[in-house]
Amino acid sequence: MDIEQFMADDPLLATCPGLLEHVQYVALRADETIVHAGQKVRHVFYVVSGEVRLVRRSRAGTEVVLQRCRQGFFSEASLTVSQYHCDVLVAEECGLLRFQVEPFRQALDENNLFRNQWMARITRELRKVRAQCERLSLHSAADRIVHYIESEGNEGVIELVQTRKSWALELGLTHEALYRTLKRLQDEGVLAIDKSRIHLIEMFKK
Amino acid sequence: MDIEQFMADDPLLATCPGLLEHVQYVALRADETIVHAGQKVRHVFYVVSGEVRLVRRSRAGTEVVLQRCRQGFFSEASLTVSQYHCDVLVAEECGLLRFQVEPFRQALDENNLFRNQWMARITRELRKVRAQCERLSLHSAADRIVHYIESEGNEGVIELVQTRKSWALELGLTHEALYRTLKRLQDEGVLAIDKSRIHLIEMFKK
DNA sequence: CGTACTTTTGAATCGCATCAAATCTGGTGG
DNA sequence: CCACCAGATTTGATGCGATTCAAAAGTACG
Repeated sequence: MDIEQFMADDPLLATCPGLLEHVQYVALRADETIVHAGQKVRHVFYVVSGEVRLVRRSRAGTEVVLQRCRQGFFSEASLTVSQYHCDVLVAEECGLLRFQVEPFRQALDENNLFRNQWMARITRELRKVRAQCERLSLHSAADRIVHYIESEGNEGVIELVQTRKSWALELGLTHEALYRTLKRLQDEGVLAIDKSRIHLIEMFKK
Repeated sequence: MDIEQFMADDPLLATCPGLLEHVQYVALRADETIVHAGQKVRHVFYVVSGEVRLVRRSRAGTEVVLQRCRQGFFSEASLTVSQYHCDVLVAEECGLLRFQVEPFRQALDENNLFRNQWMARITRELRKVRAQCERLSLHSAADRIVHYIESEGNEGVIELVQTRKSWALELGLTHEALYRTLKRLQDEGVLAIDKSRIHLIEMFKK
């Protein structure tokens, strides 16, 4: 893992090369725990590969997933608090960048460019996640697919950069339901599908 | 609407009284359009009452909701871009605070306290919305209810500050499904319900 | 060339949405 | 104080669509 190269390629991290001195690459195996709820915040993390999950466990033994993350920063809120609020564990063997929190906070305070990039990134993320919430509130598979193309695509065209199986997961559907609905919409002339390129035809008002 | 009092009561807005000179209260009726996609960003908005919706319309005539907002800031991303990216319309007669964007940006740049509060608020919002996404990905009504109590409540107890009907909406369920599932969980001894106070008993591991 | 994973199809089941309607509730005005 | 109304709450019946389980076919990769 060439951290220097990686940071140079990321528009946010590139604005603060000084952080290079306060970051490590760590490789973790499935089921390892990265942070425990209640621990003092020492690092902020960036997922390079694999998957981590933020989970809250109750004394009653139930466990709820608060976030799954496969790429980018997670737990951004740890920058503004002193303790972690949930456990983070490795769902799938992963590689992380681990930044020391104090230099990171200091960089946000002092480096205007870095800070603006950071704020732009989290507000963009917020917009995206809110759209996903609205999408998941739709009850039918077809509606979610159309919503996805309208909100994530350009001019009714989406280029999928993931497998359909993982897309199904993102849509809150089983992969079977997604496959079947895609086929139906294609048969009905609502979608034109060419490999990973999906075109929304839909010429009728709701 | 006593804007001054309102801002003094909000921990974020209270840190920047100077904004008082650049904010107006506006009352709008249902179906009015607040901003159009493509317009230059002139204001950031804060919902005091009612409901607004951010929607994206396609030329094909479909319309998807990107965000519903009943309280607080929406479209925070407009601070970091020059044009609005979607339409915003009034879903339910509402009252808004309308801040001029430039003084707002300037305050974020220059007022450290205000900026830190702002970042804390959007990261908190991000955490909350992500948890809601995970919740909406759950397929059963019971799972969503338990997830809600675990993630939004304290120690397995939640005090609802909304009607069950609107809670159902938030959970992505019909109100009928919510009522029925609450009753069933109560009968099964999983929940103890006293008015708006709901206690999660659940003493078994999944 | 074999293995792991995705894609695809089938059949059965179940839970939620939907439509309908009755009851309860808080708030308003007479 | 009561009549009334809008909205929330609750219960019932029905149907659809997504899940679930199962299995086959296709694909990528070492």
